[in-house]
Amino acid sequence: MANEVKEITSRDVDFAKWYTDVVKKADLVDYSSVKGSMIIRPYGYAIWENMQKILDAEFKKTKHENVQMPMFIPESLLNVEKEHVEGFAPEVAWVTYGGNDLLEERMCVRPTSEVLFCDHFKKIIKSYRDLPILYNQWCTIVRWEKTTRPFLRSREILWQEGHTMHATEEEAREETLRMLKVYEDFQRNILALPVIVGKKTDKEKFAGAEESYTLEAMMYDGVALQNGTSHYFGNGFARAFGIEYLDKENKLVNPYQTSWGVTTRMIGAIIMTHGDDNGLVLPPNIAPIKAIVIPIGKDEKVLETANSLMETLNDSDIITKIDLSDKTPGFKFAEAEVKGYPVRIEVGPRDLANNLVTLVRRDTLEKRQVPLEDVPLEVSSLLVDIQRNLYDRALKRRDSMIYEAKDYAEFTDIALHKPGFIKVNWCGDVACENKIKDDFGIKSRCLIEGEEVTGPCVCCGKKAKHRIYFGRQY
RNA sequence: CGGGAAGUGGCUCAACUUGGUAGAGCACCUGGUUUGGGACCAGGGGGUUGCAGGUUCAAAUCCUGUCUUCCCGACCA
Repeated sequence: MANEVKEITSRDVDFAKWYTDVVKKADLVDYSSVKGSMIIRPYGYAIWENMQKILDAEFKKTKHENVQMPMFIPESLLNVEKEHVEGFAPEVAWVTYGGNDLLEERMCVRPTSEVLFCDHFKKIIKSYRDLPILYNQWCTIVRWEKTTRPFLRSREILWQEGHTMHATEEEAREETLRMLKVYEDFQRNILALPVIVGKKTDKEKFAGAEESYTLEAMMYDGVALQNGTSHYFGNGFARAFGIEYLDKENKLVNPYQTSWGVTTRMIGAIIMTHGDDNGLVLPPNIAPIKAIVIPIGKDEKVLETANSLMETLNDSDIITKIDLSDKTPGFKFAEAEVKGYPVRIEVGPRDLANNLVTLVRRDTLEKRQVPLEDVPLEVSSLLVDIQRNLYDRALKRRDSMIYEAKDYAEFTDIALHKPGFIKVNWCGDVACENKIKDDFGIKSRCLIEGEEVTGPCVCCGKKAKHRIYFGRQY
C-alpha cells in the first residue's frame, strides 16, 4: 500500500483531515459508493473481531446468550411504544416494495431492536420461572444519518445489543450497571480509554428509557465521543407490549427491562485518543498484530534470525508478523508506524554482529538494543508498559482539558476558547441545558456522582441539584 | 437538510477559461543494482474523464439532472 502512507496531515493542523488520513492510510476502511456505509478492510475488521472476542466472552461469563433477530420492523410494531418511535422515526430507512409489489405495510430496517425483542418476549415469558432472560445479538443496524464519518457516524452500524428481562426492578437496575461496568473495564483495560461513566440527563437519554448510562471518551481534540450506553427501561415497554407473567403469588405482572450496546465507533475512539502524526497507535491488548519483525538487508543470517524470532514470539503467544517485502528499511519502519503495531523489531547485520536486535516501541518511538535471547521477555514486558503508558497519557491529557465553570461568564469564556469538558453545577432544569445548547452548541455529557453540590446553577443561578459535564460531541 | 468545495488510471493532480488524438509524478508488473528512517537504473501494463441525459461535425471541456466525498451549520441512542 506503499506510498499512500506518506503525507498524513498533522493532527494539530487539521484534526478532521488527520483522522480520515489515518483511517485510510492504515488500511482500516475504504469508502464505498454507498453514502455513509464504510467498507471495513481486513486490518480494521481484525480489530473489531478482537473486540467481539473479548466482549462476547464477558457476556457469556455474565450468563448472556446470543440470538439473531429479524432485520425488518413492520411499522405497526415500531409504533407500539410512543416515546421510542418519536425518537427513532426521523432516522429510519423504510422498505416499501417487495420485488415489484407495494407492501401493504411498510417496514423499517432496524435502528435498534427493542421492539423486536419485546414482540418475542411477549411470547416466551409466561412465568416467573422464565426470568431472567439475558439475550445479546451481534448485528448491523441502520440509522439514516445526515452527515457521516468512518467509525464515528455511519448509516450502517456494526454493533452488539444486549436485551434483558427481569422479575424485579432491583434486578434490572443491577443488570444495567453490571453491563455498564463490563464496558467500562473493557474500555479502560483493553482499549486504554479513560472513559467518564455516568447517567444521562432526561433530555439526553435513550428514547423510551427511564435511565440511560453512558461512557464518554474525550478525543485528542477535546471533543466527546459517546462510546457505549446501558439503559434501564423500567416496565414501560413491557406494559406497552403487554408482556406479563405470573409471579409466585399467581399475580399477573410486568417484567423489568434493560438494553445496552457498543459499536465499531470504539475503533474511532482508539484512533482519536492514541494516534499521532505518524499514524495509528494501537493498545497492545486490542492490536491484531503485537509485533513486527523487520529484517534489514538480505543477508542469510539476518533472514534466518528474523524468521526464527517471529516463530519464537508466536510460540509465546505474541502475535508477530515479519516484513519480507523488498522495500527499503526506512519504508518498512514508516509503514509499521502507520499501522500502529505496538512493537517493532529491527534485525540487521550491525546488531547481529553483537548478538543484538533493536526494539522500537510505537507509543514513544523510543529505540533500544537488547540481546537476541531476551527478545520474548523484553517484548512482552514492553507490551505491558505500552498498554499502561497509553492509558496514563490519555488520562493526563483528558484531565488537562476538564475545566470548572462557576458562573455563566466563566462558562462562556471556556466554551469559546478551550476545547474539552466543562464541569458545572446544574439546577436540573432542561431549560438551562437548552440555553447552553442554543448559545454554544454544547450538550450535557453526564451527571457526576459522588461530588458534593454546593453553589448555584451555572446557567440560571438557582440552587443546583447536580454536578455535571458539558462538552461538544462527535 | 441548508451553504461552500471537489470528482480525470490505485493515489495526488494537469489539460477545462477559449470544445479538436487524455498527460505527469507516485504506486503497480519485469529484469538488475540496492537496503540501519519513506532507494536507483532500464523496460512495461493500466483511464469510453463518477453516472444519466442534452447541445455540437466533434465534449474531460458547454448545459441539465443525479450520485459520492470533504468543510461549515442544523439534526443526531
